[in-house]
Amino acid sequence: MPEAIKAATEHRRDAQGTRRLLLDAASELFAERGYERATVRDIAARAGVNQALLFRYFGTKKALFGEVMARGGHEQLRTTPAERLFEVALRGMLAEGGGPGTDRSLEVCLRSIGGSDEIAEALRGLGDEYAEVLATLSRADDGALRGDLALAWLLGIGLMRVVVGKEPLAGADPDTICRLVVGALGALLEDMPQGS
Amino acid sequence: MPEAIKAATEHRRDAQGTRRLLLDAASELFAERGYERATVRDIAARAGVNQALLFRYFGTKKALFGEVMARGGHEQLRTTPAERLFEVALRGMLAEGGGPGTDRSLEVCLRSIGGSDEIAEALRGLGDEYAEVLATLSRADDGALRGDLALAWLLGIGLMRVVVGKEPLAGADPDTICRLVVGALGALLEDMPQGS
DNA sequence: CCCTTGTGTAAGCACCTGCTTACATACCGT
DNA sequence: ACGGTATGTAAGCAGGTGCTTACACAAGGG
Repeated sequence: MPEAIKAATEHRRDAQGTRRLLLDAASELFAERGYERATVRDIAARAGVNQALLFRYFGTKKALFGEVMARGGHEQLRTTPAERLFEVALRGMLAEGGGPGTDRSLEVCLRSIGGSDEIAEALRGLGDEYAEVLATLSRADDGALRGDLALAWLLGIGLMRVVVGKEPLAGADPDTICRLVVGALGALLEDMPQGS
Repeated sequence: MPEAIKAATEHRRDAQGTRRLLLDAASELFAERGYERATVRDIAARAGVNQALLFRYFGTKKALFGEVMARGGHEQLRTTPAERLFEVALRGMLAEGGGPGTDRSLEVCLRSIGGSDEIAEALRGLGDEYAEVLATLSRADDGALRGDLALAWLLGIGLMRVVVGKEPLAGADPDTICRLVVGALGALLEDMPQGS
């Protein structure tokens, strides 16, 4: 019986495997509850792992959070052309949940903001990468500011929809939202494609 | 010596006075740290009051939060004409801090989101009132959704600026931000005045 | 004057948090 | 086979949280 199968079916001793279990569980719980309200005990329990291992492999809850944030989000940034990034990210946030493989970094951001200053700093990193790409969509000399404003709208929509659950936004059709937002952003980012 | 003066200058026994001291201190700390990270001990300490009184007068930390949220924010809503509400609220958020009398409800919202589901529900109340007014600025039949989107942008900008501190947004001139945002919103809310 | 009532105070309770330690056990090179 | 090491486990520690309780004291009326 190969190692991989054994590790998946029963509790074998596999450091890399349990590390990944912890990362997956942490990613889910951070997205659902935010940094503060996701306790190390809950994360270890969802991973089906003793909580002491969490500290053996990551040292600190904050370090675990850092690894979670570093793991996700970057593929979307690299694989999406700049002029489509806003719409792709917006639709990803509007989809909510999705499969276990989907990137929930932005959701983690939203729910963890306000937790502590170090967390806000970690989030600024991801924000910088997004805003940098969005900034290229404007030829104005304050393109960076315009990119920040677009990103702010993206986060605000996620905030109202996913975290607050404000109606009618929370129940609105993603296509409708996309059309309205992308249309209004045309005044800000001239190189944003208007066709849905 | 009248009671009011005595209460202000020294520690007299004045239930209404200490109640107000607690409300003021709670408003400040909730705005600075959010709901979870503002502890009842810190609130009582800033008010210069024993923490047991906090529970005598409000019963629960959550109830205190409710009173703080109910107290502020509504004047701005009632005294501002609809077509100016967005810009006034945006400028209020961009001002950051301000005098002790300024309304920091939106800041409290931003920093407390993700704290708990009950908090999110309390915030939805304030959001509903703002969005309802903003919805009147569009003659489209999905005006309510457009109002939500405008409010989302408002909150998103506050999030990036006040909580995350993302540059260049955090250091940008409020007038510039207002001009860019209000201009872009013209496509969404037809009755939004474009002149700054 | 004393006694009730409202106000302020100190101490503590029960619980939860991130994190650590001392120990059991499975794996692997020799 | 066996001993050392990597992996998993249970229990607990120190500190912080919201909240409660038992008590001290001022004020006002009889």
